[in-house]
Amino acid sequence: MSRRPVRMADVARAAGLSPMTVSRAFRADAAVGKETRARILRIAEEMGYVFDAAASGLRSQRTGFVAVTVPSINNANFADTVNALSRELGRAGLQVLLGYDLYDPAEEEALVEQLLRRRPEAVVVTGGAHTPRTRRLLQAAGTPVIETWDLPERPVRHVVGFSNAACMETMVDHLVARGARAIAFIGGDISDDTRGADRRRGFQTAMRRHGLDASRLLPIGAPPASMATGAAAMAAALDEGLRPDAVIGVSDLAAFGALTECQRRGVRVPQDVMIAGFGAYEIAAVSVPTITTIDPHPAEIGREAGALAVRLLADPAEDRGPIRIEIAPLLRVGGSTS
Amino acid sequence: MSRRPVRMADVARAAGLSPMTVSRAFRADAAVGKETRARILRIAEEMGYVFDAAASGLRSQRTGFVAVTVPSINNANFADTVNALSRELGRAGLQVLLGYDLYDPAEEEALVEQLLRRRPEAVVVTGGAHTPRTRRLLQAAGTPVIETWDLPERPVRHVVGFSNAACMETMVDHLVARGARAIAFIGGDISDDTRGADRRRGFQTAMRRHGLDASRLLPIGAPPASMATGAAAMAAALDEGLRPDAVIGVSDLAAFGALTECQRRGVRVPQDVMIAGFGAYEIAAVSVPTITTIDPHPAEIGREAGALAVRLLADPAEDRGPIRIEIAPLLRVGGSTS
DNA sequence: CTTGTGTTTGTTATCGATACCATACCTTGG
DNA sequence: CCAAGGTATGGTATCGATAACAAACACAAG
Repeated sequence: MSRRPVRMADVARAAGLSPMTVSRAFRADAAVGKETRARILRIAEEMGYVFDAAASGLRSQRTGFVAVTVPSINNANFADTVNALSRELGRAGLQVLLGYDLYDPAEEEALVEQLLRRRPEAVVVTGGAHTPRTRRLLQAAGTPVIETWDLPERPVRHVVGFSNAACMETMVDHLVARGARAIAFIGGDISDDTRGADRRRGFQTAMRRHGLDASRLLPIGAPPASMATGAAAMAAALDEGLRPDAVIGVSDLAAFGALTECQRRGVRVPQDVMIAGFGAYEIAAVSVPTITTIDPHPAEIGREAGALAVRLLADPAEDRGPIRIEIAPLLRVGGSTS
Repeated sequence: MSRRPVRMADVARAAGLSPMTVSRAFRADAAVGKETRARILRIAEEMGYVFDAAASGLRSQRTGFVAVTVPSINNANFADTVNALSRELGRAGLQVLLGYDLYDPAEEEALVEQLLRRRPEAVVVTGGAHTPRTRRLLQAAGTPVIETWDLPERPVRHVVGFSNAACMETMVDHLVARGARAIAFIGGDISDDTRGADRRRGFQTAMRRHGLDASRLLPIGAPPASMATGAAAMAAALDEGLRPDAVIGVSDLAAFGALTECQRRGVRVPQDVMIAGFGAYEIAAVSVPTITTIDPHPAEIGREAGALAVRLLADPAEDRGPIRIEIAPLLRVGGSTS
């Protein structure tokens, strides 16, 4: 458990070379004799030397970090995005520095500040709603900034996302086409979860467009939406005598919760009530019946955001104007609205 | 989008103080006049100064990082652990540097090396099976090392975990007490997922102890176990004419998949077949029927691991001998085995 | 007034790597 | 045989903060 005093200079001494040459050996591109490099790396390994990325980053002003914020890590959608992002960045030798804000803008502000202290080379945030100070911090960061999972009207800089509202309009159209009229919406009542709120707004817009009652809103409280809160919301609705012929969950988890509540009460899906969700979670494809949902292609968002970040870092000239990449979500019809 | 040339020295100049005093102002404990500190922080904020944690860490040899590895971030159990760990460490001003290895020991080795380059002050890894080089790296790291979610026979150093095998023995006992005899096990066939393999081994041990046939093993291939693979394994078993009177999934996700397959085929649960899982995922508590499972208390693991790390860092003398904290998993009986 | 104690601030060297420039050596071609 | 250009290596200063030590100052007690 001794301290690790092995520095690059120690390796250099052992190899009979200058630290500079050892430094070069640790970078793929630098000019070092093929044999020399192999010998250096072997000696370093034997000595138990571990490269110090902090010192390297300080001098070179390249930390290799990309800061990424998500609302929650316990969410399959965001996990897919982070996964793809991480893989894409890894290719370019960049490492994800991940943080989560629990859907709280104040937490996001503190988080962004924490992350910026590590001098990331780029910042990828989920969502387009931030506190004024968060915006300032991001704009002054001097690095590429990419917002995802949203299409903000006033983006900080670059965007890789989709319209949450439009998704729900699509879903309402689908349900109306299937004959639904009294459609209820579960969730999206907390404004902190801006994506949830957007979906709810999309629901209302579409309902009004169809001349239908947009007021069947079933609140579930603080995000994230869960199976349990979805079930509770459905239970409350049924107890109050609300008899929707279709229910849309702000996410598949809430939708599945509602589905189970129907099963417990003998309400048949889709005959008595249709159910739809959002997110294309695995549960939607496996449950009985399968749940109609919208696939926002989380992995594609991550891939595109990662590729964009790499592009912007490789050629800062690309960062002249804001770039906006729109991902097309896909309606997946399941047995719950057949 | 200008470079950020604002350094601590710039703030010091603007405040008419030495950099040292500004440095102190940014640490809570240091001795700085109350008014002076407030003025410094105000000026820093106005100038858009962002503290450079890399430079700070280099000089002070305290990066504030704790490296954490999990097999996958898309897993509610590990997410809960990381969450609790992160909260516990945050209290002490430590930041989680998270990486995932996709259940692949070679990936883990590369990951651990990457993380060590950032000079974490402690390392928390999931599981107790590593490549020899990973073990060497961890042991030579000169930092506290904590393995979680497992009780390795030959731990690297400290452990916060539970016995995956014992959990499954408990589950088999439960099912046998409920009258099950022909019990099948879904998953755990890939040795890379050592926790899954341990659970499977526990299943076999308990079955033999009861004098029952331990050979009903339904493979699902590469981890992680999912709802889809659980359903497929159940389908294959039923197609082959295997008629188990109980099925245990290596995780609740696989168990739920199996449950849905039964529903699709009109096999009644629990009357025709009992179903049990592992992990106390939300699905187990919400599905119809609810699924009997084992709660490994993931948050408690994270909390304990975090607290242990903080303790070891505060007082290195604590690191004299290996510490082993055992978490007691809890059987949660649901409708699927009632 | 002197000494002592505690609080606040300043000076210098340094953490471990790399940018930048210089140099030695080796080819190749005229 | 020498100039030109490429390849491999080394020397020095530096990235932005802080540890360690020093000193200035305030105030209380003797």
